[in-house]
Amino acid sequence: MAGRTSSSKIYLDVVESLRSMIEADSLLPGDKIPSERELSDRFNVGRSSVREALRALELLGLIETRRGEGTFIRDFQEHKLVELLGTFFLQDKKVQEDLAETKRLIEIDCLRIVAFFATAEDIKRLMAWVKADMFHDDDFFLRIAILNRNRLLERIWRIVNSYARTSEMVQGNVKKEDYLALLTYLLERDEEKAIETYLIRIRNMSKGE
Amino acid sequence: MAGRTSSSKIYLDVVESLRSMIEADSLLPGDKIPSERELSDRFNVGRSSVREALRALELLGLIETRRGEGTFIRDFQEHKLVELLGTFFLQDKKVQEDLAETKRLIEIDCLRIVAFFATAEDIKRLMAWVKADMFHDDDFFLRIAILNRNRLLERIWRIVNSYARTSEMVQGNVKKEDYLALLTYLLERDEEKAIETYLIRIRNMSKGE
DNA sequence: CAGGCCGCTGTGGTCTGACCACTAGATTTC
DNA sequence: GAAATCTAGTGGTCAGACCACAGCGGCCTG
Repeated sequence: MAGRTSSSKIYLDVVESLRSMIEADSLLPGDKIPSERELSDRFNVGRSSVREALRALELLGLIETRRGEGTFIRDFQEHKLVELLGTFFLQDKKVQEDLAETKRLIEIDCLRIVAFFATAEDIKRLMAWVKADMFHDDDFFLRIAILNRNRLLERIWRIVNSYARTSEMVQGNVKKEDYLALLTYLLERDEEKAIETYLIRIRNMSKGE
Repeated sequence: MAGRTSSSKIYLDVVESLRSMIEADSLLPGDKIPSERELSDRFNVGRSSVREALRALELLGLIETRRGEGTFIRDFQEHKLVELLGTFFLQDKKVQEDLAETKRLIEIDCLRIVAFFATAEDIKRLMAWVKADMFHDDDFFLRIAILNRNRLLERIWRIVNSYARTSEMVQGNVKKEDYLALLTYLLERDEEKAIETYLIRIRNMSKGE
């Protein structure tokens, strides 16, 4: 009975109990938590209630379960929240425009950060890659998003991009020179020019072949 | 059996099925969804699996259940999930920084859009509101985020903001004059000045008292 | 001794059926 | 007509039963 926190739903109590337990035992990502049956025992609730709590936390990406092995604490970075919200409410028409715009904005933000903080080596490495390989426009910006060391922004970009890709956003042919020009400006820390180059590229793309 | 999406966990299939159902029947916030027993029947899965899916969605704030009445789609805004995650694994320093930075970036993006597209009436209405009421800094930017008519960006802001709020981001005292100055620049379509004002405000806030 | 096979045990995954608590609406009663 | 009552339907919870899978240890075989 311990500390029944007055919330009428058991599974919420379990969530709270788990939180306390994790805190008390200072469990870290990767650590294993007790089995469902033991939790059910320890908290004096049915196993199904424990499972409802665990499933909820799993969908949040806070834990990970492996059949036959157990349940483990997971690194919070990976949470699927945004993704889920996306799959749920992202169906409209107008949303397509918003997607494109948001993608653009985030990419520009990333460019700004990179122009400011990325090391010359990183940028040069990217230039070498541009020269060497064939690639998709997405790949290029994925690398930009990664260079920016803000993991959250990177993650948002990935999500927005994956949705944007399902729509038929024109994939015009952008030439390697354009990318190289952009990178050169980044190397020179010339934020304005870089963004300008980016915007020109956008225009070319939507004009399309 | 329909479209078992190969994910080994039934409850995830149910989540997906629910999503499809909501989309197909174009259910809106406030609408009622079928009872657990009927869903269990319709999807050919046990009721417990349905419940695991529902509990997860509930914790996300996507649905709301009322005992004796049923389960309803919810206008996901103030999901209490936020506090949860906050108390959970959000102590990570790096995550906090990323959150703050991302919030800043998005707010600036919103300012840019508003400076460009918002009508003078909208901005003036906001000025009147600033003058009239007491408000929280979040409220102000919520309104900015809404003015920008990009719903996706607004949604991202809401999420990022709600997470950021759980951390103890200093809530310095920003004066009404600052907000008014910012809005005035927006009214004049002076993007640069507006952002400059915004950044100064940020600095004051973190300097705090 | 080395290598592989086999079965035991523990874990998550799922289903079923049974109650309970509660709500709302129909029904009865005054 | 209004109040009290009953009833069907809904979520909340539990216990118990299987299944599928991973890991471990012991046994057999070469």
